[in-house]
Amino acid sequence: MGSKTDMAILGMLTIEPMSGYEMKQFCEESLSHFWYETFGNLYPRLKQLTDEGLVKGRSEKRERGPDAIVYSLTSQGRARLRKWLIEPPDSENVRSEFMLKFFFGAQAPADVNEQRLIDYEEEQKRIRKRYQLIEQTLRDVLDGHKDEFYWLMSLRRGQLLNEARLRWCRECRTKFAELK
Amino acid sequence: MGSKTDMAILGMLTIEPMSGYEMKQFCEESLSHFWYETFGNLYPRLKQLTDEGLVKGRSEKRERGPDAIVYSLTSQGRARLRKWLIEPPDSENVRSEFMLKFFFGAQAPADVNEQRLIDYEEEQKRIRKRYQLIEQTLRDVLDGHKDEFYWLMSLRRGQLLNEARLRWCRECRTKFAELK
DNA sequence: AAAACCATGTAATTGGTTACATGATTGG
DNA sequence: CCAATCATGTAACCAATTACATGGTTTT
Repeated sequence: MGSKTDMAILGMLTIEPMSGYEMKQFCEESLSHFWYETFGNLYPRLKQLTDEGLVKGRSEKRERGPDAIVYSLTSQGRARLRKWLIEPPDSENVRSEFMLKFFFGAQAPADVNEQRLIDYEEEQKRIRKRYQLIEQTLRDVLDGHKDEFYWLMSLRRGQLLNEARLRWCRECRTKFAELK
Repeated sequence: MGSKTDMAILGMLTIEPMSGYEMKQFCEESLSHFWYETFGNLYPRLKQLTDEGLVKGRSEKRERGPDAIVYSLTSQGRARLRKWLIEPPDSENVRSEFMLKFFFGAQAPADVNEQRLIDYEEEQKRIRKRYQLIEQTLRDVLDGHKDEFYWLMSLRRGQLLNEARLRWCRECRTKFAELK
């Protein structure tokens, strides 16, 4: 079948050949607002994808650090990704623990909820700052790059959602204050 | 330990005693923008929660339709929920297939991406309409209710995020048009 | 009588997490 | 030399999904 993690891997390999370790980093640095991976998932999938002939890996010496297995796409792998990319996505099955706790907030002390909101707002502010940095570096690096449009608009989405969350936090804080 | 689904169940039972079937409906109607459940998950969890003494169920005749097992919270169940509510939430592990496809969009024909965006925008417009309806009914029903603040602000969040997504869609469409 | 809805359940499988284990290399 | 970083892997476990199975009740 091919799990979504498989597709994330194939997608990352369209950018450039990468090791599993680098894929994890790329997720954290560039996909974090809509994707994440763990090593315990990544490495077994890479093995599986190799068996299926969708990627191939070879050990390479690095400028610094130990050797790494650098994977690249096979033509089958590229075809598999393209096929997946034109299929409609499954409906998104959201599960937000944060919102679940918020929704049932009346069952908890108000100050616990308020503090959680403040923490959440701080986190969103950190994210905003990160997006600003990413935006600067991305615009230079990406000029004329094939992925330019999609990457910038992915970032833009992160920023718009981040703004919306911050606005929500501010509104909530105002209302919390009114309750007292 | 207690999965998040367990906590969702306990939370829903603070509103009123409910059957598994009604919990599913409640998720779809009221929690859909941050939570969902399937029967195949709900029923086994309800059994488990009963064994743990956190909920109790008894078969009841309904005004219409077949009998249903209506569950209610035990005092242990209520305590368990309150304990969970004051703990900080785990970090959210997002995985958006839609965004994964978008991010790697350069590997697919532009018109496929554009059409997917249009579909997505339509979906967001439907969601906007739904929120409007919910808002109207909620404001009347909820006046003075213990959950009023948290429910209205949960809805508000859904609306703000929905607005942000719609704005993103419009921006993307404009840029798509510029590319041609 | 059929379709739609109300209602509950289970078994097989999947997809992924967590924790553990190992070891090379680099910088302080 | 020690800590941090780079790098790969596996085994046990888990939560949840999917598909299947059943049957009562209401509406058309």
